[in-house]
Order: sequence, then C-alpha cells, then structure tokens
Amino acid sequence: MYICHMYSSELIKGTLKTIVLNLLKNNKKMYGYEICQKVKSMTDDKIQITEGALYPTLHALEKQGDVITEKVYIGKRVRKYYTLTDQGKNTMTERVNELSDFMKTMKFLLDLDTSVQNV
Amino acid sequence: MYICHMYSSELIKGTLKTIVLNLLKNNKKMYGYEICQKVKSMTDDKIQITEGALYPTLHALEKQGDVITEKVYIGKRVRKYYTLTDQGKNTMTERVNELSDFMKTMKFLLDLDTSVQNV
DNA sequence: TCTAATACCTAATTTTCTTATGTATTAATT
DNA sequence: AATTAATACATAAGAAAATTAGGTATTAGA
Repeated sequence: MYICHMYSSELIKGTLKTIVLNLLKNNKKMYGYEICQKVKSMTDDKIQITEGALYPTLHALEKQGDVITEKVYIGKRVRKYYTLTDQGKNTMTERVNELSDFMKTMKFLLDLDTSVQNV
Repeated sequence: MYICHMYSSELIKGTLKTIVLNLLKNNKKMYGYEICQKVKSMTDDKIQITEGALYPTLHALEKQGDVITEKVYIGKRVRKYYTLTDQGKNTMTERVNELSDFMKTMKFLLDLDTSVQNV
C-alpha cells in the first residue's frame, strides 16, 4: 500500500492557476490566505500552496483580467477578495477541461486504466 | 465538446521523468529519439517531448543511477539505449504511484469525480 | 542533389516555484 | 501582561525544469 504524505513540488507546478480558478468557481469569492487553507484542508495537507507562489499568481490573474479584487477591512486588518470575471470563467473552464483531458492521457500513457469500462 | 490539440507546457512540467521511467518499464530498452516518437504517437501528438528537455533528463537519470546506457551502432549512426536499473525500478514505482495519487487528489479538488463508483 | 528524417548534444533564456524575509493585526497561551 | 501563534498581505533572491535555438552527423527518400 502506497502512503503519500506530500507531493513533490514538481507535480504541483503548472496546476496552481487551475486550482485557484476552480476554487473561485465553487466558492464565488475568496481571499489569498483562505485559498491556501482550503487547498491544504481539502487535500489532507498533501498539497500546500506557499504564499510566495500564490500571491504572484493571483496578481497575474488580476493583471490578465481573469479576476477582480475588492478590499475588505476586518477591524484594521485587510482582506483582498478575489472574484472571477466573465473572461475568468472562460479561462477556468478551458483550464479545467485541459487538465482533465491531460489526466486521462497520462492515465493511458502510464497504463493506469486497468478498469474495464473506458468512456 | 472540448477538443484539445496540445497541452500547455506547464502541465507537462514535472511529469517528464515519470513518463520516461514508465516507458522503460514497459518497453525494457529504448533510446532517446524513440521515446519522443513513442510519447507523441501514444498521445495523438498531445504531448510532444522536446529533445532539449529529454536528453538532460536522461542524463540526470543516468547520473543518479536509475538507468544504465549502452551504445549501439546502426551503420555509422549511434543509438544510446537506456535500461532501468533495480534502483530505477523502485524510483519508477514510487513516481508512478505518486502521480496516480496526485491525479486522484486533483480530481477531487477540481470536483471532477462525478461518477458513482469510487474505488 | 537536395530535403527530410533519424539521432545525438548543449547553451541561453524563460517560466514557475521555493525559500527567505518583511510588515502588521488579532487571538491564544503562559 | 507579555509572548507566541495565527491571520493576512507582500516581495525578492535563488533554484529547478522546461523552451527555444542552435549545433553535428548519418541515412532515406524525392
């Protein structure tokens, strides 16, 4: 039995934007720190997005028009909420489809589809 | 319907070593150029490993003892065949299991497991 | 004879992440 | 009350892994 504690960083590379965009679809509106925690808890600590990776990614998404931001003050502490734009929804759909397709291809390539049914 | 012609390069990042190690499992003995062609044909041109990425990867695998090489001359042209070592077989198993596990996690994270049965 | 395919290789650059560092507020612990 | 941990943002230096572009040489095909 294979027990995995945390994925090697190479694997996660390239999927960060897709993860973020997809979370924004499901949760409508999130802030950076929340995204880190959410991914960590949803994956049983297997995927831990570092803040050094996340914030530049969020800024890039904003710059290219896939998300818009709004600042909310909780007392004196600021939160920056991110929301998908219409363009961002398209980007999200494309990215998620592509990743889904990629995983099917990888499954085939690595001979992992041992099941009988194959849609 | 989503039609994918070729995956964006970010996705493939981090999976190259795993792909190579796995191909060597199934095919026993392969040379670099052959690996490129095999991956290309098996994935309907969706994954095209560039030689600039492959050769350094193969050299790294050799350096860390996961593969051994033998040169074979076809006329005057040389082919460098790569074979998994025992250590390489272990590495391969680990890598493939990790990637398989990672894809399950991503499926869950991206809410892609809509099927009823869930092994 | 010229081009395409086969077969290897490396180097400069780019992208993307890690690691480290920084600021500041608020909650929890001692 | 004071210290630590958690919350919440951010950037910058460096590393890793790919792309892009270049190089050499042989062989097959047009």
